[in-house]
Amino acid sequence: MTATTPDAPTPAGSSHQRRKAERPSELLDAALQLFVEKGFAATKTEDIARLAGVSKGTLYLYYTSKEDLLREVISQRVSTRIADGMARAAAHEGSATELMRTLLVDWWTQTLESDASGVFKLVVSEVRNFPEIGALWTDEVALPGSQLIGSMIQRGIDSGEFRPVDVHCVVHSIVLPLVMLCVHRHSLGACDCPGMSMEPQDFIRAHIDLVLRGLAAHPQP
Amino acid sequence: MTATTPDAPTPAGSSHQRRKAERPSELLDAALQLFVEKGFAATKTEDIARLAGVSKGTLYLYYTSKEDLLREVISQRVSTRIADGMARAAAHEGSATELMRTLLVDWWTQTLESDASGVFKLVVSEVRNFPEIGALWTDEVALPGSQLIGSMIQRGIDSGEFRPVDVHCVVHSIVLPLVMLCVHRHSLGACDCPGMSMEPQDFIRAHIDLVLRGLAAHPQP
Amino acid sequence: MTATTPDAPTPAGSSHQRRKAERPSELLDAALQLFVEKGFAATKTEDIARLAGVSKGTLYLYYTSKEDLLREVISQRVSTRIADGMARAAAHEGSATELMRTLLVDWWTQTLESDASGVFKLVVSEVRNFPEIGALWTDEVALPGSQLIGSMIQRGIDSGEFRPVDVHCVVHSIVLPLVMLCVHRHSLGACDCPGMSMEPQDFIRAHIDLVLRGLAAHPQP
Amino acid sequence: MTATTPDAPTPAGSSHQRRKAERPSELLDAALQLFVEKGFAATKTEDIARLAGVSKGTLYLYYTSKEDLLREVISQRVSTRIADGMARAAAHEGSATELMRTLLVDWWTQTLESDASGVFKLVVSEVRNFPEIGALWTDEVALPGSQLIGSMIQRGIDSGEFRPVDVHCVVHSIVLPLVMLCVHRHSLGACDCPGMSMEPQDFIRAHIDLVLRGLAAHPQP
DNA sequence: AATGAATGAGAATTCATTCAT
DNA sequence: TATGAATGAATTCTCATTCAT
Repeated sequence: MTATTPDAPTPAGSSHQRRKAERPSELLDAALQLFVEKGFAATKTEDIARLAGVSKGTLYLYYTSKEDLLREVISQRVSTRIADGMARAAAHEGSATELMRTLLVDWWTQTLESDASGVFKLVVSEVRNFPEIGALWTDEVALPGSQLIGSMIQRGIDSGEFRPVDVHCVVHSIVLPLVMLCVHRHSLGACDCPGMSMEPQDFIRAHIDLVLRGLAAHPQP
Repeated sequence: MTATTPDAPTPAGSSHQRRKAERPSELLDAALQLFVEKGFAATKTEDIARLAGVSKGTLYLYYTSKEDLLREVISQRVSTRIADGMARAAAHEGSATELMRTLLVDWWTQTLESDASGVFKLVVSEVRNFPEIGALWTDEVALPGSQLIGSMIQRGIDSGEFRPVDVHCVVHSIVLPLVMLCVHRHSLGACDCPGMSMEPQDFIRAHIDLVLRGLAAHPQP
Repeated sequence: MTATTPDAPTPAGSSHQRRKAERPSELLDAALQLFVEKGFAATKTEDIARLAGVSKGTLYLYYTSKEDLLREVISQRVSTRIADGMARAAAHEGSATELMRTLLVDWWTQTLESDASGVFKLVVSEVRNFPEIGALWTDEVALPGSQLIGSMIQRGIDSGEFRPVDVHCVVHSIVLPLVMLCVHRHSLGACDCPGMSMEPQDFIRAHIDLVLRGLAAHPQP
Repeated sequence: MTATTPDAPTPAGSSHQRRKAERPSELLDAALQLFVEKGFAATKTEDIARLAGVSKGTLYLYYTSKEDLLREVISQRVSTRIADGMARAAAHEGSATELMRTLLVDWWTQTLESDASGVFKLVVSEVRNFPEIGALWTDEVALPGSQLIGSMIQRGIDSGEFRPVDVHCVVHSIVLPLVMLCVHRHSLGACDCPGMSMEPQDFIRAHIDLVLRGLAAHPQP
């Protein structure tokens, strides 16, 4: 709402100019990193500014408050990844099983590895203090995402690939552990406690596979 | 040392005494509720005290600092539920499938409904600021819990009920969505955003069922 | 003003009774020790109570406030020693030189070694926060003491033993280092810094001797 | 790192800059005054700030804590005066008697009249709560000062001007009343109690004179 | 635009004093 | 009397935000 620099055509000016155009996004990167790591309340605006390489005062030239920064951080990171997922789903072809395996494994692997995974933890930690985050998340992420996966499952049921199941529940069985994986990466997984270690990519693959087996109408080899 | 203990008649003592005995746990309840709702940094000690029905100063009669309260909140709530789970597992009999279905559904349903579910969100949100929470959680919850579930899966594999699978991954497929359910209940789920709604008990049952089907060595009806 | 137990004839009751009678003075001892060591503001009433072997509440049965305790501590300790000094001076005989040497050396040696020495430091540290201490000290200690010493010097001048000097100044030359010795004992001297070490008794003797030589009307051997 | 330092013309800079340079010393002045008057524990940081003409928060831009302020107050004020004394001593010539009279009278008169005199009271009052003050004082003030005076006395003994005396004791006879004079100026002397009144300069002169007479090897006129 | 000194409301913690037992 | 749990005013220190330069 505050910063509206879509830095689309790269202003191509002097390095000073280019610098200016990138500031908002550098600040957002810094803010995301620290909000995810420490939480909103425990993050100091001065630390965000320092991490972005500017001074405390400069932050306020681009964002009106710390809370404004939080809103922007969440809507920016989220919208791009969701749009991306929708586009890929639309383009895909083949059986429901194959579609789900490819799409889900790819999208979640990439999400987990990108900064976007931190947003999951941030939302979990902060929604109750900032209700508008909940609305944003539900409308732009949770509902579209559920619908997308739900429609793929329904397609499999209709084609006879899958048993008739409660689509809603299965969506959760699929998605919740992957969301938790993202959350975990930025909480316990970021500590040096061993224990829960495991290759995330392997797990994503194995998990999708396990669920698809659970869904299958006919026994699998 | 000086006066002879005058609580002669009943160890229950006066209401004054009784109060003192209950305060720590009342404070812990209040602290858990607020820490889970707002996060550690955004919770004011005065609010904890007020919620527990005492004054600011009284809190410090029982806990040395806000951080001390955080530590206690986590270790207290956690230890009881884990001990409980271990005990039940030891007592159970029957096939691995049946054991897992009963035990997991019961334990997680109860956990989700109790205050203890909030601890999951709290740990997720605060580990990175308080590393000792990570150690505590890993040692007392994550490792024992994983081992317990892992041993049940292994038992099923050994008996031929289950396919040979990567036990570690399956443990995560089982547990992560249930953990996420707890986390969700205290984040987005506590907001009035609709969307993700669903009967948790139904989901727990359906999820365990889905996984057990995915594990089954022989096709299920 | 608050406690008026002159414990003169020792009530001779039970040990419980005797205890009660001694409380005020035990509290005063504890208060003096801690006030001298840490200063008034940095001393906690609870520490005073503990050191006196009673509970926080008991203290308030004998003294109305922490400040009340301060007043009592000072007037009690001081009055006795001053009265003692006056009495001895009155009883003494002989030359001014001999009188001064004996009296000053004895009185200051005893004062330095008793708890009373702490009162000097306490007064120095706290007068500006509690003006009534200043009045008390001036009236009951500084003026009587100066007068006593001044009259001894005057006696020596009148008899031709001493040069004619500014009596006022000499009183200070005599007294200030001895006061400072008391103050020092409870400040730097109580730390384990070496340096200023020296046998106080030797110094007292040497100092009085030095001054008497400075005063002498005729050269000394 | 980013901007090229724009204070090109004169390092004096704007009034904004000039202010920043003076703040630390203004804060130190305010802190010294209040610590000496009320003692460390009874001084409020907000009062220090107000006396220095800044807000509460500004104080913490320059000093990390109230205790830090105490340390700085002591080391700053002390080091300059001691260095000054050493320099003068080195420059002086003439008989030991003359040297001591001139140097001691001057240095102590100036010290008594400057803010530095307050440091004596402050150290006396606070050493036991802050042991590092003791070390600082011993190393930087007490030992160098004693040595300086001791060497002057020894010079007089060697030259036959003074009787052979215990140098250590005489140093104390000289210094303790002067230290006490400083202490007194900021304790009882600052109250409106009369009594101990006397022109400090006269006393300093008379005291040094008295001691020098006490030291003299040959009778004085 | 950028800086960083200054502000002051706000939060954690302490401690003298009270009072029910 | 004696106790010690409870209180809440007071104090230190922090940090989001402003603004002169």
